[in-house]
Amino acid sequence: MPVETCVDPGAPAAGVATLRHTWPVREYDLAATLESGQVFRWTPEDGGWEGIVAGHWVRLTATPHTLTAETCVPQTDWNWLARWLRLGDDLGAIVATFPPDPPLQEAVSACRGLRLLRQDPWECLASFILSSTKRIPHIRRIVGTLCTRFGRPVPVPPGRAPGFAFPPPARLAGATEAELRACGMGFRAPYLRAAAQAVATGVLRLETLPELPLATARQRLMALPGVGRKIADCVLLFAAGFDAAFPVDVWVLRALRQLYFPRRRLPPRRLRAFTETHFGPYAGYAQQYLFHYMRVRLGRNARSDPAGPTGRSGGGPAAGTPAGFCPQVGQFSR
DNA sequence: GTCCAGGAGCCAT
DNA sequence: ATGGCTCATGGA
Repeated sequence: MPVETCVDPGAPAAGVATLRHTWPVREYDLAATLESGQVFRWTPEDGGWEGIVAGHWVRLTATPHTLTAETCVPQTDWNWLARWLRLGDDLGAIVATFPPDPPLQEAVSACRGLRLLRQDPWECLASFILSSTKRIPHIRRIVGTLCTRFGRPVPVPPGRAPGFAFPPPARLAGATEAELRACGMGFRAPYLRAAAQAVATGVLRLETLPELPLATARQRLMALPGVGRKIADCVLLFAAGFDAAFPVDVWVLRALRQLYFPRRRLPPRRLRAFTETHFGPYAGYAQQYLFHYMRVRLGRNARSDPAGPTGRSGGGPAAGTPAGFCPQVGQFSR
């Protein structure tokens, strides 16, 4: 679906550089999108959100029906940002492809307007290599330190903290493991360095991933040390255009066990088979709704495991599976 | 102190 | 194929 641009009534003619641009949007929850664990470099500021995209400082503000971007370097073309924001997505059409099961419908209702972004593949790969067994605030700090120490300074408006681009592969490939560890990333340092070297030397060509079949693209990523199924799927979904990729982390695993199979003990293999057949062509979008729903609505209550020795989960308002719901089990009973 | 985090690699069954 | 154990680090 083509991305609409320049429909702001007061927008200048094409070719004129501006510092601000407004798009009309429907159902775009900017805060939920930027806080849902896809990206790690955005901070709320003065009622908007500020971050760095493609080496540009960007401030985003939202109203119920518009999204406005500001930069501090005049832009003649805003399509790079529209693409990053995935403004061309028809969210209603995407949600319409979801299976009508109660858990997913509840998650969609609770997180209306949550979107996926289309990130730079290298930043995404590097960030998720740093994400393993880390909480999101800590990932944000490690990535921030990495950018401060290795990234190119970028122009920011007066009064703002200094901004830095995400460091390119060649820059990190040339860093020592000790320098990387000093950013707080621990045992992930050699993984990040190896990935930077693979991309910088052309052994791994991230720009070609979108042209490959999903399984092939996944194999290329998983060839890197420190990159397994989950991190590979994050890159495929968040940066390479594979909307069917379905990263399974501890939260999504919890969602699957508690919301879909509350009184069974399915091994991860069976659960993965379920995710590959149940959620449809936008499975990755569905995954993002389940992930965010588990985090913001259930929070701490989600940690008890109904299938484990602790018994029933705690009494959050939406903590229970709708009574009597049983997903189609025939398709994976073999 | 103990547990856990948007995991993955290694080794023993 | 599957189940433990370990790898840093910091916050609750």
